[in-house]
Amino acid sequence: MEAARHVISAPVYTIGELAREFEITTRTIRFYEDEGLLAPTREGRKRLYRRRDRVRLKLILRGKRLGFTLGEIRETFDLYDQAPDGSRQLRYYLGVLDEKREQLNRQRRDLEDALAELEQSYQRCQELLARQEADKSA
Amino acid sequence: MEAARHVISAPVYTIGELAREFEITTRTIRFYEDEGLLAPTREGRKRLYRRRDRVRLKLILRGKRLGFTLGEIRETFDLYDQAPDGSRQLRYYLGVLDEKREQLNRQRRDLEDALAELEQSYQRCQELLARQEADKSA
DNA sequence: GCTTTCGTTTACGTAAACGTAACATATTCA
DNA sequence: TGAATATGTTACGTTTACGTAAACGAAAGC
Repeated sequence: MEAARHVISAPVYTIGELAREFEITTRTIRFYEDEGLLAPTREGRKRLYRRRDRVRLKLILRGKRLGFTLGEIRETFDLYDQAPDGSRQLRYYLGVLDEKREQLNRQRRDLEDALAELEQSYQRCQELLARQEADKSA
Repeated sequence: MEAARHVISAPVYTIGELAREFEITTRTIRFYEDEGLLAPTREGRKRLYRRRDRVRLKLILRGKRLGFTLGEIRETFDLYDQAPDGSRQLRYYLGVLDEKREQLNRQRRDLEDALAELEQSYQRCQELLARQEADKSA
């Protein structure tokens, strides 16, 4: 019973299903496999993707939206896959996470600055428009 | 007097100064010019960069950190440079800004998700380390 | 006067992230 | 059963964002 929970990794996807769901090409998915980002099982020659693979694909795409390269994304995967054991490893791991957090925080600051500036020009734009409408009706 | 304010665009930078300040190569700066992202004035053959150019360079680098391509960055510059006049233009402009905001907001969500997950594994990691230290002293 | 230093142009090279083409199986639906 | 559809492999092409090298001019320090 205990074991069965892990054995049942029920939902399985074909490459085409994933491609449609995430609106990417099958070529792209295979490319990610070549790059070591995905490792689907095989049934004969066909690739079978399970929950874990789907999650990974999601993470890849999110990472890309955030501007990370596939190499950087793979590094984080490798990190997660290692499951560090020694306390030396753990400390190293914590350091890497710190750096990653720094990077993400900086990106957040950049993002908020950009959003603030966008709001400003949005407002200016609206005011201009309002003035034009007023002129028109006058 | 009024006019003088605009004439005085005092601080002027050489390409090397900007390169050092932003920790990029002069090659990169010239490349941005080729791509139509910068337009420094010339003194003979030498490029002279002023405040406006410096601001632009800053925006380029921020855009890159956020994962935008140079093409996307140029588009926003072009948008800002146009200074829309007709109300038709203004409406279009507002639409573009809306899309941009949507994109940035989505990116912010992605970013916050990533940060939250990072915090989680950071904590798990710390707990593991604490346990190891406890074992060691036992 | 000579050599760094900074700048210029032109040209070719490269890594990343796929797109596209070509061709071979395999299944499925009418 | 024939055509359409999905999948596979291999290979070459393309765009982006620069790096690198060659070859030169002008100014600055010794």
